[in-house]
Amino acid sequence: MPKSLPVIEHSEVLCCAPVAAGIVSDPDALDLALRLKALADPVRIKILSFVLAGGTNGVRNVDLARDLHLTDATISHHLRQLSQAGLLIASRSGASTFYGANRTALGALVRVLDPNCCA
Amino acid sequence: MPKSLPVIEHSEVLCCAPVAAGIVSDPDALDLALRLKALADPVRIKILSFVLAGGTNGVRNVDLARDLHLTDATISHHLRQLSQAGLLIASRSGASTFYGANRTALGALVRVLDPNCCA
DNA sequence: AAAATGGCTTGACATATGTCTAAGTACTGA
DNA sequence: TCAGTACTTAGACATATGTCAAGCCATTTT
Repeated sequence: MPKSLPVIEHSEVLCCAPVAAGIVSDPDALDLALRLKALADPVRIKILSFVLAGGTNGVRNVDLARDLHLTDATISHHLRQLSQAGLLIASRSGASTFYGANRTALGALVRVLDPNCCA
Repeated sequence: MPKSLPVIEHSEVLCCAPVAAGIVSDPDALDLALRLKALADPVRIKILSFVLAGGTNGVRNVDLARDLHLTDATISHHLRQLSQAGLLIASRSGASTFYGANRTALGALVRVLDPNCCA
């Protein structure tokens, strides 16, 4: 809760790779680092792969907790990190919350780092 | 010094995107997370952009310390993180150490996360 | 209504991390 | 040789982070 959620959608704007072009400003570096930090955890990598492989239905907290052998509180923590970074999209349906992957956001994040983006 | 250095060069092997394919094993998730963690810091993002923009000559600790307003000890710490992740390559020349970007490693890291890698 | 289920929040705890100062090592140049 | 420069390491410190247990809220089911 200390960090606010910059769920920006600068998906197609950022090409091509500002990092490789050496024009990264302080705010941009911080923003990029925050998004990468959301991904830089083995559990969250596994969560993302589950979600991406889970199709369009989305994945629930309970299922992830069972498959990854972690408590629902811990999964909830990780899901929030990924959601705040804009990499997951939550949709509530009754008592359950389904999390789906934001492929455009992930693609944008990747594109910013790609050294061969526009090469 | 707690983490050892997995300076592997699985550059072209990993395509296409295992994360999107949902086949990420525990060791792979840990390995990916460690590399991402090396990048998930605003200072290290700026260092990488400096190095990438610096051409083929490489960049020195001193220059980074001056430009980023940090001590040489702190820069050394960050340079080690990036080097251990295989994203930078250090070459000593006399009293100076020049750091260059490992574009293939960065490209490989990006490719693993790209949801549209082979689409 | 009552019980069960799914999910989130809080508080606590151990560990990890970024930064600095201080000290040490290695090379360079008068 | 001596002073200066470049880099690294070690230690200290504050902050951030991952995890769990416990509790609370909303929804579903009996």
